[in-house]
Amino acid sequence: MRSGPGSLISESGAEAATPAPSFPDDGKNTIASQLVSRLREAIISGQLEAGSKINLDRAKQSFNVSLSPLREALARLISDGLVEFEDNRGYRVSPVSLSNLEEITSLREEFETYALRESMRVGDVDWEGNVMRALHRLNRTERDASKPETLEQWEAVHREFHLTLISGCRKPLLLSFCKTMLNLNDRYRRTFLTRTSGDRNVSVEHSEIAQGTVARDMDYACDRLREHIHRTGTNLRKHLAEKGIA
Amino acid sequence: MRSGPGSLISESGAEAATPAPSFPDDGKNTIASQLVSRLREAIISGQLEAGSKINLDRAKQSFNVSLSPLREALARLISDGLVEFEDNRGYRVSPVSLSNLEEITSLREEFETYALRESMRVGDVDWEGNVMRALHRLNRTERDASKPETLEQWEAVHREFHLTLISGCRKPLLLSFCKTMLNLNDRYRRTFLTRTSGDRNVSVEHSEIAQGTVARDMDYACDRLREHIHRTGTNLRKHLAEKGIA
DNA sequence: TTTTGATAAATCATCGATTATTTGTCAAGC
DNA sequence: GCTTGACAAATAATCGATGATTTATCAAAA
Repeated sequence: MRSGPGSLISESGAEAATPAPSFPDDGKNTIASQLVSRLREAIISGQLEAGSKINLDRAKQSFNVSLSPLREALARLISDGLVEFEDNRGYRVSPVSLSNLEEITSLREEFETYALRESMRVGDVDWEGNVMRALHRLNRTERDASKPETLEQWEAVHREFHLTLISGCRKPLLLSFCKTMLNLNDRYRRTFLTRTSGDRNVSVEHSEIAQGTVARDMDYACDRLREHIHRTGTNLRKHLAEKGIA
Repeated sequence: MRSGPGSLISESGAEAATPAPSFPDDGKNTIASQLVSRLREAIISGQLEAGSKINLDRAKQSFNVSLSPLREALARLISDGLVEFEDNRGYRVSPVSLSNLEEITSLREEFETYALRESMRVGDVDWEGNVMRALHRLNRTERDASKPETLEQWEAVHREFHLTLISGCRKPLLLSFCKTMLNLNDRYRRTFLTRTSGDRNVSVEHSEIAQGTVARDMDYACDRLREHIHRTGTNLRKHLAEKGIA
């Protein structure tokens, strides 16, 4: 989960070459922790179908790991709301539903605007800078439905933008909860929304939120953010309806 | 771990007599799930000291279990915010601090009032009845500092009261988050607050909240609830300060 | 035909042992 | 004296095998 003295050995062992590969370790040392990331990505991206049961034997094979770290990773993923568990019946990918999407949207509206307000109240200049940087990166990242790798990249910077907005609030529990909601929300987008809706200029929305934020105009920024989240929810709801999901 | 169709069988099997003993199983069939409850209780009650490392060998012995279910139980407890984990360094009981308490108090104020408002908006008559029942039970449960078993009992019905208040909101994610915050808050109370503060009549506070709630007087009920949570926070903060906790 | 109950197969849960990592100890070198 | 590095002890992480429960199958009875 972190670097520490142990990794120094591997570092010095790989003195030369590019800086990146010196660390075989991305901070996730153990199999279980690596699995948490891999499983999370597999679920959010839709590779593991919503609502489906996770067969331990098969998962063990497909991820090429042993049972103990797999079970531990799944247990930790419960925190993220991405998997559910039942005694003697194992783990399953959390299902999707209209009501679930609606709750996620409501809670994002409430919590993220609250966290944004708090950030504007107590956030420092570093945080302001991070917001502007995240906005810039987001605006410079292309989102082309025909190129899947751009979609993934866009999802990453988009997520980063929303998290950076509220990262100044100094409330770790609130941040972790917002992160969870964002994960759940992103799964809906990545599963159901390949193209962006034509009647929205999402870039402008993001810019307005960021501008209002660094100007510490609480009501303006929070209103824009709330609208932004709400529009995304409405948009997603349509796509769920099209695919006949109740 | 749940009710569902399965439990209907056992339920009808226990027609006569007292409902309780028919089930050797409280819904927690596996060792891991039982451990989750036991560990949670041990942490909230303060038996496992805040911030302390959880040595797996020792825990294994003192709970008389094997390693696999212990690790799985601890992993699940991360969701509750009661334990933290770091690769290769294992699990530890989440530490307590003034800032942590303050965040919990703020978030309870925000989330519980939001959930209460939602409950008043969409809650049905059943829910109203549950609120009045929970209030009655709470008022009839004595809280005598000289008898530890009454404290435990009071904690249980008090927790139940607060959860019932917001149980009508039809937002499972929100409820689970409120539950988590309530757990964290209860640990502070059970660890630092043995006697109730003299200048408060907590019974009256609870009654006002409940009365306002079933009358669907949103502003009144939410204001009373917010004050109630805030007072508890202030009260606890004093006790932390006395014990020199920053 | 539908239900019931026994059996087999699949799957989940747990255990004990092994491996890898971290932490503690202490002597050699600076 | 302080740091460094080798070694040993403690601890965490993983594995493969075993035990327990659930699910699937199918024949006999209603």
